[in-house]
Amino acid sequence: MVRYAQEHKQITRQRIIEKAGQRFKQDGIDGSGVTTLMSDAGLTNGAFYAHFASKDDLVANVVAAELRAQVETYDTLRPGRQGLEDLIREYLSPQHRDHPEIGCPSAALLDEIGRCGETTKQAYTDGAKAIVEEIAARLAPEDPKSARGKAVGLYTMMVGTLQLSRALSDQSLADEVLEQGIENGLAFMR
Amino acid sequence: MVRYAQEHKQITRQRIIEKAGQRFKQDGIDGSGVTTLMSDAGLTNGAFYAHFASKDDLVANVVAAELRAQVETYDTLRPGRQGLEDLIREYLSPQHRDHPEIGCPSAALLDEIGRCGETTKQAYTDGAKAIVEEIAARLAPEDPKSARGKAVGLYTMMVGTLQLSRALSDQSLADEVLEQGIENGLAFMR
DNA sequence: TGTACATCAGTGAACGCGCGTTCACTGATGTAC
DNA sequence: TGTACATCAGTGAACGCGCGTTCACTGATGTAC
Repeated sequence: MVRYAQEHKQITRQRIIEKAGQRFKQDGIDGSGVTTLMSDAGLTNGAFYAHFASKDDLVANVVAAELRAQVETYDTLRPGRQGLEDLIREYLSPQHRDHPEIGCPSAALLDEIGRCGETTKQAYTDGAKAIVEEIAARLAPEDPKSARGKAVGLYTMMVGTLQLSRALSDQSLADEVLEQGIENGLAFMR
Repeated sequence: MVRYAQEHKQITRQRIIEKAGQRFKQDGIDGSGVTTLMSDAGLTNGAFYAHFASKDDLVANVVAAELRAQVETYDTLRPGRQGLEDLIREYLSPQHRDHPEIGCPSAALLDEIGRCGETTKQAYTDGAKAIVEEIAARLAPEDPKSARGKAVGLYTMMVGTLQLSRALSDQSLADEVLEQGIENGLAFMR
């Protein structure tokens, strides 16, 4: 019955999604063509539609996977507020700014996601909720709900700061913005 | 010598830039074709290159004009901290979220600007500096420089919040995020 | 163990379309007499 | 005041190219005997 290893096609599909995530974050969603995406995954364009119904379908799956991956990185942090401080410093680092392809999908794509269809926005919404909850739980372990508002503020500030730093042509100003972002982030924790 | 009114071509150029700003903010830069942009301005595609050297050239001019216009709106606000509070409430309003085409260029385009060439980033950098100075001057009229860091934090938080609100598929959650953004914005003023 | 076969993941050429850009041209304008 | 003319902003068709998508096919796979 099973001609190929059962998971073969699933693995390929996951590889397409993962590589597409990197490409989207580097060149934008509109800026990445199906032929490029498939070649990134070591395949040719024709195979795309054996895996996805459309480019939009891929985009929704990529957004879901990217946010799931983001949430998973929170588990690798030190517990509680210390981990949150580490996160702020890593997020607002020059390395993160200079490597969008392996970085935060919100920083790289958030305004473009706002122009996507409902399916993609739904995938983003689910992931964003989980991230805010993670941050809130670290801000106020005893009462996470009370910290939801602060958590949203901290997250949007970090996303906006990284985007701003990437859009500045003046290197030293861009570095300064990251430093100020860290200070502002730590202020959210107080 | 002068066949047409001296300013005729300049006026047309300004109309192209202004309409392109709206189109970019609505559909993205990559999402807006030259033919559409010219038709928005009531012209045909061929005339484009009598006004701009390339689409990139237009983009840089649009970004410069959009940020200049943003700074100008700051002059219409009430003076000092009151005006800043008004700004926060208007910026983080459902109307602003639902009309990106007449709204803030950073909220609509910041991650895409980060992927643009140096000329566009330079135009953005100049405008962003002016905006941060405006905010800082209102946060601490007696010593604006000391408030630069806070001003950057407030601005990036507002930009990130509006982008997030636009990307959420859940209306009531999107509204909630705006409310929390206002609270977080007012906290920056304390 | 060796061969014929059914499966199906992946190939690669092609579809119509819109992209950014070029260019020969049109036709409204204000000027000159 | 009326007509011929030079100017030049704008037209619209065309360029090659990459887009998202379709499809007839190839060829490696594991199965059956």
